[in-house]
Amino acid sequence: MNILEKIANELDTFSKSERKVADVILSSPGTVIHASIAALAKQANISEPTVNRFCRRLDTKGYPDFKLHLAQSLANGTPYVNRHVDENDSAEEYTTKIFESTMANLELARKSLDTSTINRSVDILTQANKISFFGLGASAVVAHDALNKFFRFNVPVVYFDDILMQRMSAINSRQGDVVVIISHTGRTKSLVEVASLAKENDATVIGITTEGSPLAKECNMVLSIDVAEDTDLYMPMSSRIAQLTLIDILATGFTLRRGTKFRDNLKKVKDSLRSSRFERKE
Amino acid sequence: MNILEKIANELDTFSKSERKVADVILSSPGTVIHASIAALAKQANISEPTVNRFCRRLDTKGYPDFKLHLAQSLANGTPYVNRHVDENDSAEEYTTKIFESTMANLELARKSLDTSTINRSVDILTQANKISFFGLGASAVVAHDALNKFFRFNVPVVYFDDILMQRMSAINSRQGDVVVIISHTGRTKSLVEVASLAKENDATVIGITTEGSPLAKECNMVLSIDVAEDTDLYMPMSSRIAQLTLIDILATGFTLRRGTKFRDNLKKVKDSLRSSRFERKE
DNA sequence: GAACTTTTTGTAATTTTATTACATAATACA
DNA sequence: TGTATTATGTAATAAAATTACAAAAAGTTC
Repeated sequence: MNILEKIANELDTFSKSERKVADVILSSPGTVIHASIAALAKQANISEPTVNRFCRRLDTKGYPDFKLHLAQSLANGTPYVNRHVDENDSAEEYTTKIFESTMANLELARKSLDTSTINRSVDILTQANKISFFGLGASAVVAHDALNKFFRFNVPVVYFDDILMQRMSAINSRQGDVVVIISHTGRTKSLVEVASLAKENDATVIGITTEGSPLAKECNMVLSIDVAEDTDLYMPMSSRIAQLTLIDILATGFTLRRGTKFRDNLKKVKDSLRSSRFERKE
Repeated sequence: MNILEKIANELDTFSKSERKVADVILSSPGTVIHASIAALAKQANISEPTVNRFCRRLDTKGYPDFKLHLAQSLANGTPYVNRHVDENDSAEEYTTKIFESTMANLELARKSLDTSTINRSVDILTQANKISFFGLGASAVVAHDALNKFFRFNVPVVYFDDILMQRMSAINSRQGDVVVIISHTGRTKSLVEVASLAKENDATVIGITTEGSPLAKECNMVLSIDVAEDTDLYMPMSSRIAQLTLIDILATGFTLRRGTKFRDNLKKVKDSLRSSRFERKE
């Protein structure tokens, strides 16, 4: 992967002249990235085409491409990876690990999301007479957040994290209503039932859940997020962050779809909160 | 430092044509590092010298040097840049932008968090007789999430998103109780009052808020998160994700501090949920 | 709103840089 | 030692980037 390591590894497979180039590069890679092929050739006391051939041997397209790889190696990139928190981690260590895992999972979630489904979901939401967000446990938090976001849009919106209320609400739904059900696993019985009830009563059911799950089967539309759930501590962490980001996306799509005039309304909502706050002095 | 961030920051200082180049680069930096100046110019619909001038404006020696910087930025772990959603963005575009902004802000949040304060907060939480989480609006979601997490620890924990309940709870607090108040701005009057009340009644008050805010001044300990809040749509998005990640961190720190035996308890809680779910067939 | 200045942008020429094609040298092997 | 193979360099060519200059656009001033 890292081209500097690669050079070091393959040092003995190089020819005499290639070896000279390798030595120069390894001894001061920082200089090389700013040098032209001529300069490097001169420093290694070999010809320019030899440098070029050296680059190709390392699976790069040529000298400029090689420099690019070198620059990346030098940047000592530590990409975000899902690292599990360890028993003996210090506060600094687990903080870093959790942040990095969260970011790695967001990256995964982004890749797994289908934008055309998002687009259609936004379509449906903008045309809804009433929007309901249901979730339980950790997913209740996501539903709660969705309420906060959509509430500002001046659209009839409700949120329930109580099984009975969810059921009653689902039974009372009608054509034109949209029910968004959030469940990471998609295997929570009561939520699957709620989805089924809502559908029977002609509501459009959007599931934020895992593809192919029992819940997904009951939904008209499924927004599936694949994340490697960190089950170490028996708490769903990353899936919830990804779901919240998805809510942001849906809310954003909603406002964009509703156009400029609509966004003035958001400003009004925001302004109305002003009196409850201490003024910022600046 | 990071040239991608630099471009994103200086976006409004660019001229019309330079802006075009910037947009192309930001939308697919990975492609640009393999493109010639001619290819990039063509893609941005501007002339080659304009690209060159653009590179120089960013304090690079020219286009190849710019590509080097870009390559390093990309390798540096964070290709994520805070980009604002635009009026005419497609679903794909705003999805990408929101994910990337979220990730960029998590990165920022991580840098701004002080691990020694986290460590002390975990100390305080593990020793608490009772933990209360208070928030309003978007921050209520975070408090709600905190409840979900800490509830599993078999510790007396409450959460209120209602001003009156928060006040009453604060007044009834006593030595050994910990009150965690969440507010991005730290300028919500009622929450500042609640903090003050809790402190008067000998509770330890931890604020998840902005440093130096009115709320921060009332707290015994402040966990401050600096994020560039995306106020485009008048909804706090990134701060909330960062706060939730902080809750994850506190909860993780909590379990680690409590030791192995304690974690068995978490498993019990998890197992107790099993009967409410459809079994996974695999 | 016309005349001027400043800034921005593009065209074409030039220079720099990298690559190719070919020739020569070195090495390996029978 | 002669031949095949590989390695390397020279010179030509191609590609890429930069410069110099001119035209266009945007601001300013009266």
